[in-house]
Parts: sequence; C-alpha cells; structure tokens
Amino acid sequence: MSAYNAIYAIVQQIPYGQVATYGQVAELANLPRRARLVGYALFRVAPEMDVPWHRVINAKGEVSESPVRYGSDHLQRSLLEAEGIEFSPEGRINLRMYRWQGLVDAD
DNA sequence: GCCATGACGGAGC
DNA sequence: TGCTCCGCCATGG
Repeated sequence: MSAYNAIYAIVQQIPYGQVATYGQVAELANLPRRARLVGYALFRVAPEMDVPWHRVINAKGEVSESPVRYGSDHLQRSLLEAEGIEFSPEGRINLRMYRWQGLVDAD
C-alpha cells in the first residue's frame, strides 16, 4: 500500500465534466506540496484501474502529456472535450470554470 | 545507500 | 504575460 492509493481515491472522486490540478489532488490526498508525486502516481496508474486520470491537469490549466504514456497523445484532451470541457486555442482549460471544488469526505 | 530524474507549484524577474 | 529557478520527495539504477 502506498500513498498513491489515496491519490487514486481522490482522482476517482472527480465528478464528470470537472477537473482538478495536481496540487489540489495532492492536498486532498493529505499530501500537501507533493504535486509531483501525484503526477508520478498517475503515470504509474494502470488503464485497468478505473481512474479518470485525464481529469487531472497542472496548475496552468494545461494537460500534461508524456511522450510515452499509453500510446495516446491527445487522448486526454479528447476525453475532456467529450465531457463538455472547452479548451482555449492555446490548449488550456478555464480552471475557474471547470475546477473541481474538491469535496473532502472525512479526515 | 547515494545520485539523478520527474504528468508539478509557486515565487521571482 | 511568459520564462526561469528552486523546492519537495518518492522511485529506479
């Protein structure tokens, strides 16, 4: 068991049509200032897991893509657009509009 | 066990 | 507004 499970749990709580930043997920996962670990956790997440990793983006509102993810480069953007999330011409998301409130269950 | 790296964040310029 | 630098710390070689 790793702290990543907490991260996955948080990501799974992100509702449809909304997104969250790495730092936000980290904080909700009780891991403040560990945004990098969130990214690392999402990088290691397996597709067999039901984790909407595509709803997690960086603080700049951009989708962070890795050249060697799962053979899907702009898949993340496609998934987000499919949820009604609009992208700016720069490929960014309006966080003030789609940012998840982050409903902390219990702590 | 140490060194380098990384889906990031925030402050500084 | 945009780019650069530093900090955090788990993971892998």
